[in-house]
Amino acid sequence: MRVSRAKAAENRERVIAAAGALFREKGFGGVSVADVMKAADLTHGGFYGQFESKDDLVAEACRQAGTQAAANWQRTAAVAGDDAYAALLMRYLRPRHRDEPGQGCIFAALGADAARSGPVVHDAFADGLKPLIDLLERHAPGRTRAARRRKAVAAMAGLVGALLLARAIGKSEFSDEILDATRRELLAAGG
Amino acid sequence: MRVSRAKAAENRERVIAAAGALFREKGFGGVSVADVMKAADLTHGGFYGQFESKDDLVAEACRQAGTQAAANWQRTAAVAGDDAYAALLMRYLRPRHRDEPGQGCIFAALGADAARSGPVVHDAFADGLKPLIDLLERHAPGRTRAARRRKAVAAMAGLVGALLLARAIGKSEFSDEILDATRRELLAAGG
DNA sequence: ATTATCTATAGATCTATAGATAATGC
DNA sequence: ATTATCTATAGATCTATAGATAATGC
Repeated sequence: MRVSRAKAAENRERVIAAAGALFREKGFGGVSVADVMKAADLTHGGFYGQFESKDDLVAEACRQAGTQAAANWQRTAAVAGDDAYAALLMRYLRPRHRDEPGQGCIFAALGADAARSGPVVHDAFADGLKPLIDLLERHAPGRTRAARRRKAVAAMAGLVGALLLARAIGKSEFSDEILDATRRELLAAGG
Repeated sequence: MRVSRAKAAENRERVIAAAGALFREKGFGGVSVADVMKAADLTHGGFYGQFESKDDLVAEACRQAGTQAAANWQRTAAVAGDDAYAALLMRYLRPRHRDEPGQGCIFAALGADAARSGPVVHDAFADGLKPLIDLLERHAPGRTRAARRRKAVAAMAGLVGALLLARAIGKSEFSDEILDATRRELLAAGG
């Protein structure tokens, strides 16, 4: 059954969005092409009219999720004004973020999967990471640009690591402690 | 071909060790039972005489890798003496660690896979994480035990996150920067 | 408005590989 | 522990078709 060009383009974006969520929840290998198409209310076979391969979809989904993350972070920073740095850290380290990986950070959810992928995915992740660190740098405490940059990179690492650890050990007091302690420590460091 | 009990037990450990390395390199889903048995110089079918299922092996491999990590960290700390905290951070954030996931940290390599697993794996990861944080806490700077604890948790998060990001974006200047900046920042923080 | 063409999707199918089991051997 | 086998599922390909788009005619 044929659909309009506009509808087809919309379908493609819906497939990419569905893939972005499913991949973050279950990993690249934990999601089949059929799963993604079903989530987008389409059938398996139609996939290969829109995408070259599953790898192609993986790259597209990572790019889309990365772009959306940058937009979300900027919105958070804009709303918070002078408290942007603290607002970004606190928003990231909420228990809710730990409990909803499908809409959350791709680095914590798919960083290891990306590491095992090829250069196309590496580049998608690098391009997604840069704007987040740049934004943190702009609002980080520190006298020199170099100092703020260093703080931004380390903060990003702390955020991603804390979320990853909090998820890896399962919801628990220990898991909450990791989020709380990392938030407090990052805010204390030269804030 | 039947083997002695001692040999069978040794084979079992060899399978677990091979699985630990392969899983860290390719993820739980990226490694088949046949791959693991082949790496241990055994045949596919023999697996089910030693393990209930692949999930069973996953849990065993995570436990073994966690135990080994604790031993490695303690050795590093013992050798370094007063500089144990700095030594642990520097050892973890070496480019070599980024480039050899098979022998490295299970949290950076398999944290997301663990998050998607069941309580048995969650517990294995929690049990593996505790001694590492405790060791960091013992050597972390800070006046009160609570302050050292917080610093240890946040440092652990920073280590894991930096390694994960450095791997996710592929070997590059940016990747090196993440390791360097995180190391400098963690060492500067109240050191 | 009619006709011809083009194409996104459905549905069926193919091949490879996975986890797991059963039969066999020593 | 080996070897052979089973069953399920994965990515990918193929064919047919609904229906949108383009070309033509009045």
